[in-house]
Amino acid sequence: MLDPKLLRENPDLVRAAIAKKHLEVDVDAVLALDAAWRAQLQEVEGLRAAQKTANTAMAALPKGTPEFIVKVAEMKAVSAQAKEREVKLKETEEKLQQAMLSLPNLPHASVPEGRTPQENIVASTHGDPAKVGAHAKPHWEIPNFDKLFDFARGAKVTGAGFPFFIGDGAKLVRALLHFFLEEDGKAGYIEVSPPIFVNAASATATGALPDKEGQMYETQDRLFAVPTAEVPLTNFFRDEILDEAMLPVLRCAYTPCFRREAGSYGKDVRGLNRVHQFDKVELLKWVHPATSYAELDKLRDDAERLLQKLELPYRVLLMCGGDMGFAQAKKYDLEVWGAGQKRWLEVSSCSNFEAFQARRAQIRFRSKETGKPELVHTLNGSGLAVPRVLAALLENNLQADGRVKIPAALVPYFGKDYLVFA
RNA sequence: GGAGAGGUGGCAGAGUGGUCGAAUGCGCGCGCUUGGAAAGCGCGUGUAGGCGCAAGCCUACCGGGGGUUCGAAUCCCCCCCUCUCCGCCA
Repeated sequence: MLDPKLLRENPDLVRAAIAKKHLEVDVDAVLALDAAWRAQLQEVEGLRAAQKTANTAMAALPKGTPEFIVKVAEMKAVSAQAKEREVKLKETEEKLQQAMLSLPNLPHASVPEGRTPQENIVASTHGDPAKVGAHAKPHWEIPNFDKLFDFARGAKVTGAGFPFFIGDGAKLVRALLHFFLEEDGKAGYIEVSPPIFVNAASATATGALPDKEGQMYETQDRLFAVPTAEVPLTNFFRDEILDEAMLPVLRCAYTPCFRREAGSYGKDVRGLNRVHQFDKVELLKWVHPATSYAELDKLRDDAERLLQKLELPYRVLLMCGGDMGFAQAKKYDLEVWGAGQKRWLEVSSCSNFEAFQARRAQIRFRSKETGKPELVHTLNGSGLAVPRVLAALLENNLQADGRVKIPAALVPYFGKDYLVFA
């Protein structure tokens, strides 16, 4: 959510932001609602002030005196009016709240103009796609692929997109997660194992609700299976005021992630490219506003280092205004090269939300300078998501004999040099 | 899941339906005192919103939501959470 004062005082900034993100939002309608809300608020507060004054006077009066009885009658009318106006005020307030939630975060000045994924800027490329995967195939075409990654039985037991990981397949998932968590720990992130269901309030605070309601799995008591650890992690400090000295707070969490992905289809859903349940380690930062862009660069570097250590070619995209998402102020995507599919696969998305999430979740710190609470900036990124990293490893490192070479950094976690499809 | 007890400011803890945004204590900040410190004394110490150039004024908030009432921290209803006991359980 945006600062209501910013909207009031600088609506053109908001209009420019909406244009840069290529969204359609009627800013004037929001402004009109805000004006109406303020007028109604003043009216209600005036009535309440009158009530309070009268109540104080009545408290000093002996009950039952004619004077008292007259006052009661008089205040009955005021009370009725106040209640009626209050109902209207609440209605307006709710509409205003909804309208405010429809306003996207302001993209940072360094975010490139553009509407489509093609207009994202390739900020850097690491490793040479041409030099890997001499024997590459799309991972789902690797002989005996289904011995380690059993989609058919997963579909039988649960449904499409819920594969079984077996033998070296399961072991490689576990090795990757362990590797990610250890490396993230070395980079300063405290490991957290959060609940993997969240309530509606938490889902709302990060923006998963209401916009993505249909994309989450929901239980009978309105808990949501987390689509990412970002949700429970960000909510950890919801409605809290932190010590400035605590900042920055760095945390990482492994969770399975659940996404319904209703309506998705086509080639990008083949194999491990898109599944309904997958494992991911998420990186989270709560930082002082003055440092958030430096922290974003570091966060991205932390995620990149994992790919470097796995010796996977990847590129970094700086997302353009139209492709970066509603809540982000700036976002980088990390894409790993899948030599078999001959395409880039997104494995991490590193974003600075500035105060957008923090305002919605009311996460603040007490400023040493002013002594007053201020909103923190929140950032997050994957570090990393398993299935596509796995896909790239399988494709890029496939040997002529059908085995998959395990990168040196992962060998201590995997326990051997090659994965075997048997 | 069943029975009971409880949720009040940073913490502890009071609060006959009417100057209660809330006593008191602790903590914290500033000042006095001191060679310095402690003790002591004095003053101050929540959050959010609206109005105002500002000083400031106003409103809301006692787990959450509704209700009764001229007036609710206080009475009624629903929900959530914590604790104790019982049941069930990896």
